[in-house]
Amino acid sequence: MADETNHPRISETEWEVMRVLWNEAPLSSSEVVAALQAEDSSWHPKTVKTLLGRLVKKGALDYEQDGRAYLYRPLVTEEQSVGNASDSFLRRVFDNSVGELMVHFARNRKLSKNDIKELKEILKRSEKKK
Amino acid sequence: MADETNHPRISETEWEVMRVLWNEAPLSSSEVVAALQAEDSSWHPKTVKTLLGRLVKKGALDYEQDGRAYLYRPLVTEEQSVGNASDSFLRRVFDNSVGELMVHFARNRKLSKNDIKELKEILKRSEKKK
DNA sequence: ACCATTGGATTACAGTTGTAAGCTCTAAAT
DNA sequence: ATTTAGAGCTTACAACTGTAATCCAATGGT
Repeated sequence: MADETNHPRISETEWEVMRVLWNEAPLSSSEVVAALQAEDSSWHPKTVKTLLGRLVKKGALDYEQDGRAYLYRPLVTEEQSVGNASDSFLRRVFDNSVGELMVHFARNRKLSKNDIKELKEILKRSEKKK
Repeated sequence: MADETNHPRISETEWEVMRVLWNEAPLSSSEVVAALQAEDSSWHPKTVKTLLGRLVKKGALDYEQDGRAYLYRPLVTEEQSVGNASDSFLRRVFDNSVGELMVHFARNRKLSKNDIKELKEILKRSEKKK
């Protein structure tokens, strides 16, 4: 069985690439480039290619041959990666205090009507279980 | 006037060092070492010294001479640094959706009675202002 | 007085990251 | 048919990181 706790570390720019493929896969490298450039035209195709290659090497992506090109798809789920990055961030920046983290973001960022509703729900359930 | 938006980037291990000094400053390098080792005995003094030096060079720390040793103190506030790291994390991992971030942590981590109370307060005020 | 310890400064060294350019080959355009 | 754009593979290269070891000078023990 696979070691679920050993995810590849995904760097800052690699996240952008992963997000594209979590959103839709499989995609060819040029499709990934296009998606990235739609958001930020300064992405260079060569750079994207390098990142795709590195992500494959890391085991975060996989690919299948499609003619002369590759179709890439995620090997790690967004949930796993978000979970990892979140754990690390929580520990590093908030010394593992979820409370402080939550308060920080609640104070410093605008929450939508809907976010607030959803959070209240979660808090309510959180209390019950406690 | 200083450029408040240009904080030095603080690496993973450097955070540990900064936290010690945000907690109490000024401290000599050996005091920093002691504080770090109290939490995790595997910290090597030489490594800590390197990190202190790098943080000074980055402009995150400053020092004053104290005999043959230095006393270090933060030049950047914890708030600034937490804010920066949080902004970057939010963008990178949650694509700038505070709602998703909040829901993630609320779901995946235990909140204390008190955290819940505080959060409810904040949500309530958040709604009013909206 | 001499040696071991400790402080800071310099050097080390590989792995990661951001950002591509160059090389080779094939497929598409003219 | 010839050129060329694009696909992937290889190489580049400096900055940043983690993790110390070395070097030299001052200091504290004995």
